[in-house]
Amino acid sequence: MQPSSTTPTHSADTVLLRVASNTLETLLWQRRDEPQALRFALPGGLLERGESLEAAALRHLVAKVGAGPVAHLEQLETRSEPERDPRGWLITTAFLALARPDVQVAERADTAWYPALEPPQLAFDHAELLQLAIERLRGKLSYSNIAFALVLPAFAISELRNVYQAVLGYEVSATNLQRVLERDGLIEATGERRAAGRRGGRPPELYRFVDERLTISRPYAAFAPRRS
Amino acid sequence: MQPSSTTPTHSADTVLLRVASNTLETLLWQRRDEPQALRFALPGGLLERGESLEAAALRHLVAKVGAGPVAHLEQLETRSEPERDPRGWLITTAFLALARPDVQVAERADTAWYPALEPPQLAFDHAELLQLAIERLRGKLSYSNIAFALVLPAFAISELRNVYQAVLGYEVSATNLQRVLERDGLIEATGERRAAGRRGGRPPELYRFVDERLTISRPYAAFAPRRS
DNA sequence: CCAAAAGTGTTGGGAATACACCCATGC
DNA sequence: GCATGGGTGTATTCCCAACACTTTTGG
Repeated sequence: MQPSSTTPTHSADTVLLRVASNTLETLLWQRRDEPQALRFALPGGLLERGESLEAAALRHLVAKVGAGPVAHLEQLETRSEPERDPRGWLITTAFLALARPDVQVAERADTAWYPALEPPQLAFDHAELLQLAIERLRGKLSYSNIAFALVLPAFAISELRNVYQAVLGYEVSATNLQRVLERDGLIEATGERRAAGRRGGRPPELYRFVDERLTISRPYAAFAPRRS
Repeated sequence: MQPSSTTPTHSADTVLLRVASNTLETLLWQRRDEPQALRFALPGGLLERGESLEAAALRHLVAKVGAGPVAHLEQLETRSEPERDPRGWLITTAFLALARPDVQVAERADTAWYPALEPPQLAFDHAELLQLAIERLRGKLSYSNIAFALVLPAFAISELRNVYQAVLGYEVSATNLQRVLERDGLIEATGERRAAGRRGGRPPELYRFVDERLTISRPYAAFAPRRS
C-alpha cells in the first residue's frame, strides 16, 4: 500500500454531501495515524487493477456508507503534484457525490457527518476539494436539476427551498423557486398532498423531479439572438 | 512505453483551440501506426516520474507547438475505463488549452490545425473530449473573461465579436458585446486606435482585457435576493 | 376565530437584445 | 460624396424577485 515515489499510485476521494436538518453536511473520517493524525479526511482509497476511478470511488464509499448507491456522482478534479502526500507520489481524482437525507452510514466510530460550511480541520488538500465541491454544487443548483439528488422522491416545495437555502447560504423564496423550476420543466406536481404539520397550516402539495438524472436546464447562451 | 494491464499508465492529452480566420480550430496529428492508424489524435503523451499532469500536458504541447506557453490551460476530465486503449490500461487526463491567433506550430508533416466543429475522424474517445472542450469554452465565454486567451493583447471590438461568433456558432452583436463586457469590468479601452482598413471605415478603438488570468465575472446566483 | 403554512395573482425593476442614428476614414 | 466600418443613444422585451392576498389546515 505504500506508494513508491517513481510510479504514481492512484486514489479516488469523494466529497459526499447531503442536507439534513437544514444543514449542508459532508461525510468525514478522523485519521488515527501519521501523517496528519487526528485531522479529518474525505472517504476514498486506492484504485484496484482494472477498475475505473468512478468504480473505485463508489467502492470506497460503500465501505463507509452502509446504504445503496449515492444519488449522483461526478468528477471534480485530478490532483497530481508529486509533493501532495509525504509518503510518496499519489495522484488523486476527487469526486462530488450527493446523497438523499435518508442515507444511513455504517456504524463506525471514526466516521460521521460534519457541517460542510464549517468543517473540522481537514488533512492534506481536502479543504480545497470540499470548497470546490460546494461551489460546483451551488453552480449546478442554478442551472440544472441536480437538487433531485438531495431530496426524497416526493417533496414539498418548502423542503426543496430548505435544501436550496442550506446549500446556497441565503434565503430563497419558495414562491419563486416553484415557478422557475416548474417553468423550466424540472419539477411537476404528483397530485398527492401530505398531512399538515402539528401546528396546522395548509397541507403541502407533493412534487417530484421529472428527471432523476442530471439535466442542464439553462445552457449558457450569452449574446444569443432572442429565441422568439 | 507499452502500458501493462495490471498497473495503469497515465497520460495527459490536450484539446488546443484557437480562432484563426473566423474559424475555431484545434491542433491534431495523424497516427501512422496501429491501433487507429490514419485517424487523428489530440497532442499528448505519457506522464514522467515526479511530473504533474499539467506539466506533462505542457511538455507534450511544446513538442508539437514551437511557440511559448499557451495562454490558458485547464483540466477537463480524467478517463480511466480499462478498455479505453486496446494496448493496455491507460488513464488519461484531458486538458483544454487556448492559444492566441499568432501561435506558430513546429513544422511537422503529421501535425496541423483542423476545424474544431467539423473535425476529421478522431481516434479513441478524442471526439468526445473535443466536444467537452468546446462546451466548456462556450460556457466560460458567457460568464468569464476567458476570451482573453483567444485574442491579441490589444484588439478591436469587432475582432472580439468574430472570436465569440466562431466559438458560439451564432451571430453576436458587437454593440452589446462591448457594453456587457465593459459593464462587467472585463475589458477597457487602451486609448489607442488602429488605422482604418483598405476599404475605409472609421478606425476602431483598441481594447484590452483588464485581467489576463481567468476571472469569473458572473457567478451563478439564482434565487438570490436583489443586490440593490 | 386565529395562527400557521401553502399557494396564486400581480407588480416592478433591471439587464440584455434590438434598432435607429451619428462618426470617421478611404477612395 | 458615398460606401464602409465603428460607436452611441434609446426603445423594447422579458425574466424574476417582491409583495399582497387567498386557501387550507390545527387548535
